[in-house]
Amino acid sequence: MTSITEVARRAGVSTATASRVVNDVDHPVSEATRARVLEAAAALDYVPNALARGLLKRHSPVVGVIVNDITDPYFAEVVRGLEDAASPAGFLVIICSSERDAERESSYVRLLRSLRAAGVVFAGSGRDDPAANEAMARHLAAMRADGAAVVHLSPHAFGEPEVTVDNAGGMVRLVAALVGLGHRRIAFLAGPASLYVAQERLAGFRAGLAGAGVAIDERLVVATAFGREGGAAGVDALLAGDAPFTAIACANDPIALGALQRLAERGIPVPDAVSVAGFDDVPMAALVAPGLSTVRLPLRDLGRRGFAATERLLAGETAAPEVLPAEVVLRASTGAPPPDPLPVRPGGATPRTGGPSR
Amino acid sequence: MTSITEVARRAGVSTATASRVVNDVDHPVSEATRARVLEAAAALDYVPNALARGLLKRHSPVVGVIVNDITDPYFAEVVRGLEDAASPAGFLVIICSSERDAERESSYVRLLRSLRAAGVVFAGSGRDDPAANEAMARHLAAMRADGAAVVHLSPHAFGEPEVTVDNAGGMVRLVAALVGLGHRRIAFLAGPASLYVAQERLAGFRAGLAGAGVAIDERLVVATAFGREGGAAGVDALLAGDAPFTAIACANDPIALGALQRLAERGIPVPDAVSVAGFDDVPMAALVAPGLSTVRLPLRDLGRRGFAATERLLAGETAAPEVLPAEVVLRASTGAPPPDPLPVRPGGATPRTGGPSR
DNA sequence: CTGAAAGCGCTTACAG
DNA sequence: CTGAAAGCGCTTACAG
Repeated sequence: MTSITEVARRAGVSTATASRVVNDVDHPVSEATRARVLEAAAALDYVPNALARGLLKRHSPVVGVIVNDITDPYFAEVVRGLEDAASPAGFLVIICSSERDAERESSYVRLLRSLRAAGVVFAGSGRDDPAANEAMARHLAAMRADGAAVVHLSPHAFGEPEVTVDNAGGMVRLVAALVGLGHRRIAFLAGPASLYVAQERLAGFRAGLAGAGVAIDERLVVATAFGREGGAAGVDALLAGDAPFTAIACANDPIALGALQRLAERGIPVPDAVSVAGFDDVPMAALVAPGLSTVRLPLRDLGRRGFAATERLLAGETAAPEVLPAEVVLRASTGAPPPDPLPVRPGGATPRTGGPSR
Repeated sequence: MTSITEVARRAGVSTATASRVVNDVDHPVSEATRARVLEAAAALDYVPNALARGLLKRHSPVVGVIVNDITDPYFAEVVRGLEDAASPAGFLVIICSSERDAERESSYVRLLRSLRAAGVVFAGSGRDDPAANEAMARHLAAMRADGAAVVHLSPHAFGEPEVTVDNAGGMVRLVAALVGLGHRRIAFLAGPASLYVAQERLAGFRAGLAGAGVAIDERLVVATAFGREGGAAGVDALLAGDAPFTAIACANDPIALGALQRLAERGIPVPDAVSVAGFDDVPMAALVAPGLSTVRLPLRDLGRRGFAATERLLAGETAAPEVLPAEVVLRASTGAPPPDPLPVRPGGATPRTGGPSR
């Protein structure tokens, strides 16, 4: 690779002048000199060394993004938005699939620090895990002290996220839509209790029910994994329980997709016997049959704004928290409640309505 | 951030010694000295500066991966495999969604060169585009000359890919499976003719038919876009044509998914009226109804081996081309041919079999 | 308008 | 076993 020294020599100027020209810096350079340098750079296929530049500037033109798993469409969308904003600004995006594992997350952040990344964006939710959070806090403090940007796109252990989506509000409106269809006994497959985003969505579920004046039956709130297997297990649990329900709201789309699949396996028609709704609006939601009712999140925009927040932080500005809207999308998986709620008892009767205190 | 100078000072040694210890280099260091350096590094939260190191070594510990679009599940899988292999080796993965645009691709590769990436992996197929290929060839020659690795995971303009999947063979076996079900009039939604991977799959389609002794009807081979919209348009074209068919093979899963959707919209039952098969086995293929018959590609493994090839190239070894197997997966979207092939004419009759020369 | 020189943080031949 | 010093490729105050 040719260096600026060679460009300077070919143009017959100092490296200082060559540097000023190729970086288009605000410093007077005669037109003739400028032209000679540009000609030399082009002739030598000069590509500046970002490593040398970064060594001086303390940062490299890259931002890392920590996701659970890049094959999860939720994160792929966010990363794409981030990339679309970063690349015109000359920043490259480093993908870090942590599987929500504290070790992996920490090892990625260390690698990012070592590369002197200009920023790190946490796309996914934090967990209620004091030990892991404390270790991460040290890393992040060091990055910030060094002038790097730290951006969160989901709720996490320390303060407000710089940019996020309206998880609670979206869930409130989804519950309102189900109540509007006539549902009163709505189950909730809640995801993992330790994940902050799941907590927000559960809070939205409770608030939605309260707002509609519907009492909550705690037996219908079941903690699950955050994937399809969680939805299948959740359906099994609800069906094995004795609390009646006519609809299932889920903390995210994979859970809902798993629920749909298990209901189909058990021969329970959706939405005739039970309505199902998800959250996120991943591409698959529109393609399954019946189409999944869900809450659409502006994920690509979330990524774009995440990079904008990174740039603001880098410029020393303070980023006011942004909350992006979440919109209910009704498809074929939701409808009016059936005359008899699930679960069906062996005798054919459905269990009586009743609270956990009964 | 603390530098090695500070670590050395705290340990009371030279930076040379400190460097040898923290890098665990093969050079004798007394145990006592080693312990002091390690203690100092830990106390100061020392994270080596990969920029400074890279400046010396000519490369940074990153590899770029050029994909069409990271939100496409095909590429997300490959990238995940690449990442899983790269990260234990201390390499970070930079994601570059080029949208198969020569400008974007070139601008990403320039950024990668500027960062002195140790390697660039082209995950997607090359195009038959002489101008773009020539410009890219210059970039890649420069990278190789500088000792960086260049790896292709799909057919491209210059020579064999270092690692790839058996596109033609997989398609041959898929066609054989359709013929085994009784199909003789098989349509092919071929993707874009300029994309090398589409060319390979089309070649496999022809070879599969020839191998089964079935004559090809060129009217049934239709060029399409590589996404769902291509599948929908392809179905419309076949239905508007006058060549009978009982099955539709597609150059990839998105095309097949689009075909399925359009057939459903037009009230044509699958597989009763027509069988449909895809290629890739993206996660969605198993979840749609009916489940999509397709060809499974070991995409994660492709990514992993792509990184292994990168490491070999970096070590100065020459990577012998690898071709990974492709396996037919039959689901519910394929079955026996119907008594009357599509398309149905207004009068209810199907057009007669006949070649384009008629 | 132009350039000489210092210095970012590291590694490594070389000397001892 | 240890260290002094050069040099990777850049940018930028400083001097002219």
